[in-house]
Amino acid sequence: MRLATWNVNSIRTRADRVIDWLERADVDVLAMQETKCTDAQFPMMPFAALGYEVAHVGLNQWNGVAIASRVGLDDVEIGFEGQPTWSSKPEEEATAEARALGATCGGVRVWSLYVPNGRTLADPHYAYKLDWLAALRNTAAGWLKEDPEQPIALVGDWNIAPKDEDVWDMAAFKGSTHVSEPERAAFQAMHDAQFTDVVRPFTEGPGIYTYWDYTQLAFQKRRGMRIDFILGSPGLASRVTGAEIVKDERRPKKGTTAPSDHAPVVVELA
DNA sequence: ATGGTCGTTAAACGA
Repeated sequence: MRLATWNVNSIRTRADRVIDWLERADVDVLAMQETKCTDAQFPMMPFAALGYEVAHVGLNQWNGVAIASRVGLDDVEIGFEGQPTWSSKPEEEATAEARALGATCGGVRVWSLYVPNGRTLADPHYAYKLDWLAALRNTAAGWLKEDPEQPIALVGDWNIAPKDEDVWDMAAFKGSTHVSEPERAAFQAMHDAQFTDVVRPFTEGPGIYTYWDYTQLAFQKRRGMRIDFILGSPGLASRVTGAEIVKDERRPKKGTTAPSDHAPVVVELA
């Protein structure tokens, strides 16, 4: 089974590229983030035509997560237990809930996650991000307590660069989110709860990124960040036989829309 | 050059 995650930065704009890649990549389950549309606006038809079922949650032009699967899509769950909401305003609460979607696909529990960006260290969104990650860790640890063997994949855009080598220049990120000690501690806490990065062992080294800013010719200048991850429970990690970051999908192509600013990340399971 | 590029939706604002 091949499982992938991709922050698509609008599925309506990107459907042609996502579908084109799905046809070529032999991916069984694709988790998407930043779909940027409502459930009614999600372009279901091209996925169905390829044999994929899709679950999606999105209530406006921000956030939105989805899971497309051709190996079954059961027990769909919007949000995880204890997931913090951003605001008391109803429409923004809904936005917060559109950051996590769970489903069981081919016997694997898959969560498509769009971790809050945090904006700046002083912004209330930063505290929200840390709260969100703490709640995820606690809830996910609870799942493993119930059944330590179950294969669970926590995949998506974590908006954290865990290591210095995961950004193109640490000096450029001084005082910024994504590299702060509390964010990195939150990422490590997932590992302490036995959810480990199953892609890193197959994609080691500096200069291996999953995201490149649209501005300043960042992709061409190789100025990227590694912020998209697949974390696996022990029952999932033991089945991993390979992984890749599909950098080519970040490349601009003639005759089609702009690429997402993120590349897909794929893991192969026995 | 205190910008640059994308996406949303129609003037900013978020990433």
